[in-house]
Parts: sequence; structure tokens; C-alpha cells
Amino acid sequence: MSCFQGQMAEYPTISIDRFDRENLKARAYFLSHCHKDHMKGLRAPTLKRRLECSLKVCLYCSPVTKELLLTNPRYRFWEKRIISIEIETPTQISLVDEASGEKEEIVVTLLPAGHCPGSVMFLFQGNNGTVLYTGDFRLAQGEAARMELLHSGGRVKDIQSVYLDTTFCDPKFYQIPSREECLSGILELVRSWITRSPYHVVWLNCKAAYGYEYLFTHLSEEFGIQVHVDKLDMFRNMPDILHHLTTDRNTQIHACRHPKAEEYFHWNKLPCGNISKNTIPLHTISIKPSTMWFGERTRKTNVIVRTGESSYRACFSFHSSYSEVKDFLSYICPVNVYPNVIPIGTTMDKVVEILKPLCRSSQSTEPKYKPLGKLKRARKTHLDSEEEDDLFDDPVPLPLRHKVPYQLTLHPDVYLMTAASPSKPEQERQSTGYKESMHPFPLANFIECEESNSEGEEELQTPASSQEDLGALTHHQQKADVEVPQWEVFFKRNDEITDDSLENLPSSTEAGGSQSPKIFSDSDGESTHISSQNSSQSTHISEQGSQGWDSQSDTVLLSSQERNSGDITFLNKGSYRPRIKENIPASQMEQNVLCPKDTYSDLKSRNQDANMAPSVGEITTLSSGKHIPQEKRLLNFSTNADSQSSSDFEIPSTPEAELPKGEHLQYLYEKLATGENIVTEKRKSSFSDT
DNA sequence: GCGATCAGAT
DNA sequence: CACATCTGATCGC
Repeated sequence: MSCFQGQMAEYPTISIDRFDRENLKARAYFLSHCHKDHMKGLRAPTLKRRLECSLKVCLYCSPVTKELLLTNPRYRFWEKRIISIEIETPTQISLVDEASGEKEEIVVTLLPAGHCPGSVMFLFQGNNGTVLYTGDFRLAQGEAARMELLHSGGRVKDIQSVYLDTTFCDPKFYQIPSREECLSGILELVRSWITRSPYHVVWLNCKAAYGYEYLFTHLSEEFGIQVHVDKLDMFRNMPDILHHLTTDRNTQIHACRHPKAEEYFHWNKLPCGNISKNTIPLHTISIKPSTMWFGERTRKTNVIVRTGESSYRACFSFHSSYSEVKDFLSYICPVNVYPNVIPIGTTMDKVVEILKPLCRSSQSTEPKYKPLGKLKRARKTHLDSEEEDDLFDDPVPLPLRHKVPYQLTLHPDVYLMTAASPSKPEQERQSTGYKESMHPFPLANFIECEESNSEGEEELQTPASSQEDLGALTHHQQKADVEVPQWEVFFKRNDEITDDSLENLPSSTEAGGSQSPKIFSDSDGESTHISSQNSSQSTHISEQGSQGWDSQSDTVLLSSQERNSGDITFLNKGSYRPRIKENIPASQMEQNVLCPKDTYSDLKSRNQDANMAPSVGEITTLSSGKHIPQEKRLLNFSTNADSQSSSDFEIPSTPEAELPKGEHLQYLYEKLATGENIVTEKRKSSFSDT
């Protein structure tokens, strides 16, 4: 649960996700997503009164969040004061102090957070530097690297501070199975049950929260069966979700709720009251989505656990794992990091101890030159190889932006995407709030930790390095040889894949296998096959052992046959466009990266960010005369559909922003060349009718 | 009667 | 197995 108090050090006049106490004085409010713990004070009488007395205070959020919020009558009073901002559209906002008239400009960009429908991260750029507030997020390894608007001039932006979702920032949550793996496991479990007869139904025992829609829509799509829910009016304007839901109780998939649901279920009754269909009694199983995690030394486990005769727990997480959080932060590499959440059983100090080494401030004190002759098992690998940093899931903290050629700053996922990669249509992704990576091959991204250092205290003693070194080193040496055969194995031979072949896959697969939950069948004999009277489905499901959660490490889940169908769904999801890499001619790439002036401008970007114009986001970061042609190109691209030139990053145009005319462009360029401020028009009117 | 806060439960 | 939310008790305005 968020412990963020609402204000950021750099921009204390705005409040995010908190609306009480000090935040009552804010000049503008931001809501990252529609979960109650991020809405504290949002409907309090004190804030309502302030709103009534004010002319200008507004709440900014994504279009989906606005929709969800206003569906609740208790928040209707915000209606005239909510301004939705499109995802990935840099937008300038004037922060006005109504008493003094004092004014500050800030540019905000919403980035998809993958936490629940409408969830976003906020990237703020202004006089006090660029800061990122993540809200709650679930982003897979390498997803930050794919976010164009986190980049500038071919590198990640110069970010002063990150306010980070640290819900699972504890080594014990080292890995959480990917969205795709979890979905695949649930899909197969549901399939194994509902295909038995029309009287076999599943109940998804979900907590009351936005975030499961991803699950519902995929289930519905897969089986052509709508999911029964209590309410769906909040999705009335989101057809991609709405079409997969129903209030008709006559369906085989239920996500309805009732205070006595557990009791009902005990008597074979669904929360909606259904017990039979055409007088024939229903056979019901319950599936409870819950977060399962795997510590760094856990070898393998499954995404579905059987907890009773007809009860299952299925892995599902709205939040990034420890590895994912570290990957995210080390990629961004800010100067400061502030945890938004203190995970249960840990402390603020411990979280900071883990995160600080991933920030620039601590890295600047690291030695720039590593003495030669270190043994392979040495702990610190900071400057061993720049490639390693990016090629593996736990990059060693390094100020990549100042050293590494462009290609190397990209996460390997970008390349993987080029090969296979599927994703949903743009519209669907936006409206559900997910930016899916659809990593078709999650195993590739994990390191072998069998030989890793121990967790817990030891981890904390050497927060920046420790266990990953050894894995990363061996991994790296083999990678080039292994990558291609792996793809062969998984996409050509997956119908005949055997457990042994999986186990014997070298290097990166092995590395992933140890950490990655297996939905493959396994020959280790420890998997439990369901054979009880009412559930003899084909899936291998682990029974919840008496030893508790962490001891399920060697049980296994779904058969390879079932894994297949999972892969097929991954392959059918459309195509992802790895724009970041594809669109950049090599020469430009080189220029972007190696030009010393560019580095200079990047170093200075903290100040220059302040001058940013709304629709030309990055223009001021490219300040030297030498770059003007490129700026022109970017400008054209961002504001004009008929642009013929490609861009390394497409900057979406701000709605209602006007295309600069030739004269104005000239003016802009001159200002840029001389480093002067750019005066931009404010778009007051455009906000009022959003 | 409402809200804030906490404990407890799912 | 740890998310997000609801319920109920208690206290204060």
C-alpha cells in the first residue's frame, strides 16, 4: 500500500495520489489509477469545499481513469474539474497560485503502467528537473527501454528523481511469473474444467479492484464465453472490456462477488446465487488470483496451486517483482529514488539500501577503472563489460547514458520483439491501460541462481552486485551461440519438446528455468496429478503442501501439450513494432550517441527541460546548431501526418496543439540555438472541454 | 451521522 | 503468502 504522501520534492505545488493534509493546498492534482489507496481524501468535504472556492484547481489523469472515477457517483463533483490527458502525449500545464498569481509551467507525460485499466506513470518536466512518479506498476524486464518518451536523443532521459512502486522490492519477491505465464496457466486450468460439460463452471475469486480485466478479456476471448460480473457500467465506454463481461448469470465463467461467497462456494453455490442450470446442479471450482513469488534460490514452481478439493490459487500480480523493479530503476538510472511503498516485513532503510546503488549518485563514486586480473568469481563486475549490463536481467548499475553506444542501451527484448512478437492493437492496449510486452519467451530473461549467493542479509550487504554476477558472466559467454537454437526449439519443435530437452537447454534457458515457474510438465516426479473424484483434469497441478508456500518449489504444473496452446496465443496477438531500433538509420544512431554536443545537451537537460514546448517535447534537449536538421525532422513527425521522414522516437502531438508555421519554426530554432527561453502560448481553452 | 483510524478477514 | 477492499469497533466532531 502506498505510503507516498502526495508531494514530490521537486514540484511541491502539485499533489499526486493523495488529497488530504498538505495536499489540500496543491495547485493541481494527479491521479495515477483508480484504486482506493491512491485516492485518499479525494472525496473529502475539505477538498470538495476547496474546489468550490477555486476556479483553477484541476485533477489530471488518463481518459480511462477519468471514466472509471466519474462512474462512481461519490466522485461526480469532480466532473467539471477532471482533465484527461492522452497516454504518451507530452502536455504543458500552468500551475497557478490563485492567491498570488504566481505561475509555474510543467510538462507532464503519461506512460502506461500495466497495473490496472487506466493506470499510468507521470513523467514531469519543468524548472526543477525531470521526475518520474510511477504510481503502481507492473512492467516486465526491459519495458522501460521500450518507452519512447522516457528517451531523448537516443538515450534515456536525464531523470532527477523516481518515485517508485516498491511493493515487491524485497529479495524474497525475486521473481513473479510473467503476465503471459500466469494467464496461460489460468487459461488451461479453466479450459480443463469448462470443456467437461456445460454444467462445469469456474468462479474467479477476485478482490474488488480494477486490474483483473486483463484476465477476464483473455478468458472470454479464448473460450467465447463472457465473464459474469456484478457491475459493468464503469466499462460502458470501453467496448474492448465491456464485450467480454456480462451481468447474465448463465455463463460458465464467473467473477461475481458476495460477502458470503466463500460460504456459498462451500455449498456449491456461486456468489450470484446460481446452483444449477436447467435443474441440473453445477460443478464449480474456485480460482483465486493471488501473487506468487519465487525467491532467488527457488528452483522452479508452477503458476497454479491446488488448495482444496475444488479450489485453486492462480498466480496473478499487478505489481512488478524485485527483479523487474531493479531492472526498471537501473535502466532509468535517476539521481534519486524515493520508495512509494514499504513492503511488509521490511523497512524504508532496507528498500533504499537496495535501490540507491542503482542510482547515478552512488555510481559516480564507483571506480571508473577496474584493475586487471580479477578472478571470474569476483563480486563486483561494474565495468567488466558494458554489454553485460544490458544483456541480462539485473544490469549492474552503470551510467550507461554517458558511455554506451545506442544499440547497447536497448534491452534485448527489443530485438526479441523484432523476431516474433505479437501484441494487441494499439487501441485496445490504450483503453485497458496495458502496454503489453507479450514476451513470447520469458525464460530467456532470467539468470541461473542455483549457485547464487544467499538471500536476505547477505543480499543487503552487497546490494548492487552479489548473486547475479556469476550467472551473468557465464550467461554472457554462451549467449551468442545459444540464442538462435533456442528460438528453434521453442517455435519449431515445441510440440515435441520434452522435459529432458528443456532441462538440458544450456545457458540462458537454464538460467530462466531455475527461476521461472514451470508450466511444463516435469520428470522429477514431484508433480501431483489430480485424480480425485471430481477433478481428473489433464493438468498437473501442485497441491498446496503442508510446508507452506515457499516449499512448492519443485512441483510442476501444466503439461507441455498445454504449454503449446499457451504459446499459440502468444503468437497470435499481432505484431509489435520495435520502433526504437528499426527506424533509426545507423548514421543517425551514431550521431545521436557519439556526438559530444549531444552528451553535453543531455547533461544540461535538467535546465533545458524547463523550456519545453508542449507539442515539441524534445526539441529543447537538442540544443546545438548541429542538430537543427534533426529537430526539424522530429517536429515534422510529431505534428504532421504527411511527414516522410522517419524518427527515432515519434513524439505524439498534443491534442489541439497547433503546428508551428515556418516563421515560428525559424523563431524556435533561433531561440534554441542561442539557448534562450521559448515563450509558448497556453492552451487554457483546450483543457476546459476535455 | 459522518469521517478517520485500526483490527481483522478475504 | 501479503493485493485491495470491505466490515466493524471506537473515537471525535
